[in-house]
Amino acid sequence: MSDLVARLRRHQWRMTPQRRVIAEMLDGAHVHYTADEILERACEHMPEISRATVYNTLNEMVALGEVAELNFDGRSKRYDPNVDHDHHHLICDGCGTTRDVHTTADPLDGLPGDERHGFTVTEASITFRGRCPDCVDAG
Amino acid sequence: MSDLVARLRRHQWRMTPQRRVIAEMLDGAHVHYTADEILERACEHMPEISRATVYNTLNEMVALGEVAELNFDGRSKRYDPNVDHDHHHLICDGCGTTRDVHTTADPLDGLPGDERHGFTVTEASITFRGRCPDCVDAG
DNA sequence: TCTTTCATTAGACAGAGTCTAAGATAGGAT
DNA sequence: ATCCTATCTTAGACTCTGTCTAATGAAAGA
Repeated sequence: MSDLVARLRRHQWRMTPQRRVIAEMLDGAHVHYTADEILERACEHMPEISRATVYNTLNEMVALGEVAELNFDGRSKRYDPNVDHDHHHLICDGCGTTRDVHTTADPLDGLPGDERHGFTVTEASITFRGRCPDCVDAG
Repeated sequence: MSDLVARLRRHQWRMTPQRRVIAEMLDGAHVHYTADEILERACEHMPEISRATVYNTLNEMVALGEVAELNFDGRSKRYDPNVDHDHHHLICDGCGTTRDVHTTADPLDGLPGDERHGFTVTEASITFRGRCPDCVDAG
């Protein structure tokens, strides 16, 4: 039983086989998949699942606050079930792989008052970029 | 004469009326526009300019390193002519307004070696989010 | 001015995501 | 266990951003 499934149940969210497959896939992953990757993998367990269901389900998980939506390449969104801890992201410029990382300092502390331009600033997230071990080796 | 136009000339970049309109619009802006916003505004000065030209021109400016491409909402890219100073971005969750900000510390320093997972990390950018003065007042 | 090379154009195309309307089903009520 | 109804799923059309193509047009050096 996945922890994400348990968290979703607490919202009185109707559990269907399709939703369960998607939730368990997200929860077990240490990388963050795109909607299409999730569709592709879900099809291995449930060949008739539709694209609309995958998108609907992911959007509802985001609306419930149990999954975060990430966007780094301007193309496809990725989904991150780790909403509890505050963390940042490390992205490979070669293959797009995305993983969670933790920093030693809160980036909000680095933004002085006179750089806030009257905004009420509530959040800061860091995007680190580079090349993963596989892409470094591949040149 | 816009500073961006001057910088682009130095690359032996053929200057056309279309490119000049786009460059001057970018350079004078206090906020960062999407390609469609740039197309719309360019049409006011040059009604026959095509969408392909706007996209080609923006992509070339990015390739020349004189304009940076930003993506925050996962929908449309925005273009930032301030590539000289290294800076970060502050975005209003209400209206999407995007502006440049400067931090006191380099965020790369906050990522310990054991959080790099074998990656060669070359870059770090911070996205600050909140509400701009107008959107705070509007509730 | 002539020529070559590069830029512009309209419109077709592509990828990611949303919407719609019809049929199917989870889970409470009986 | 069965029924009922709200809601979920589905296929496919649609939208929105952005890219590509092939023909026409224009910048800039000789």
